[in-house]
Amino acid sequence: MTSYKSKLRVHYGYAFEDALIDEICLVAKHKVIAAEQAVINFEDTIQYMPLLLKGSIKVLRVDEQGNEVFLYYLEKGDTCAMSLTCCLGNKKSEIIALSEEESELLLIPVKYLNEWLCVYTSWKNFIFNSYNARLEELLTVIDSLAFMNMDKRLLKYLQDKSMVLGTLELEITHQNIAQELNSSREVVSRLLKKMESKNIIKLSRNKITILNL
DNA sequence: ACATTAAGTGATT
DNA sequence: AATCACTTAATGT
Repeated sequence: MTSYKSKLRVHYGYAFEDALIDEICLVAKHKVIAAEQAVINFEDTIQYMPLLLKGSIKVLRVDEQGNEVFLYYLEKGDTCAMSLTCCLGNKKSEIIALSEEESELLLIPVKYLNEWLCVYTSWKNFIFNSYNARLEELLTVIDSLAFMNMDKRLLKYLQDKSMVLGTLELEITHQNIAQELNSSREVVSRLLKKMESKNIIKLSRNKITILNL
């Protein structure tokens, strides 16, 4: 039997009934993504809906000038709400997605999305909940953008990253962070410095160590 | 020792 | 908070 079926059970079993899990295994493509790979590029046409089995995917909003804003992480048990809108509307992707670590996912061809909505209640609930969770998440992003709460955004960024990668040692430059938050290096450096003086983090070159969040 | 790149800082808008 | 101009520190060759 398929090797990923058990993983599917572990991470999605709470949501999906057995029959659905069986069906997913029949039609899904299994894919392993190396660290630091683009999973979805801007204006890609999405033909599959992903279910994450292992690792994490970072989702960013970008514009034509290459400005980007970090939106959220996808983790095991998640799916991408963006892919749903894209798939159902047959639109091009408004976001980009990157793997930060080696990740594993199942790709479900678009055509099943609709079918399953009618057949499986658990699927309908899952989709609905995913949408909901993502929308909530985006609202908090909007809040912090609207009120220019860089300090809170930065804190959340570090928390998320540490959580998702399962480490307190983040290897990243201030410049990089600034890019993802669409801010400037100096601002990020200054805020980090403040956090360091409060013993929240420890700074070193190319590295931020988290002490107490 | 030197060049390169990351990070720190003050002033200005 | 962003930008500029400049300094200082860390790291690779």
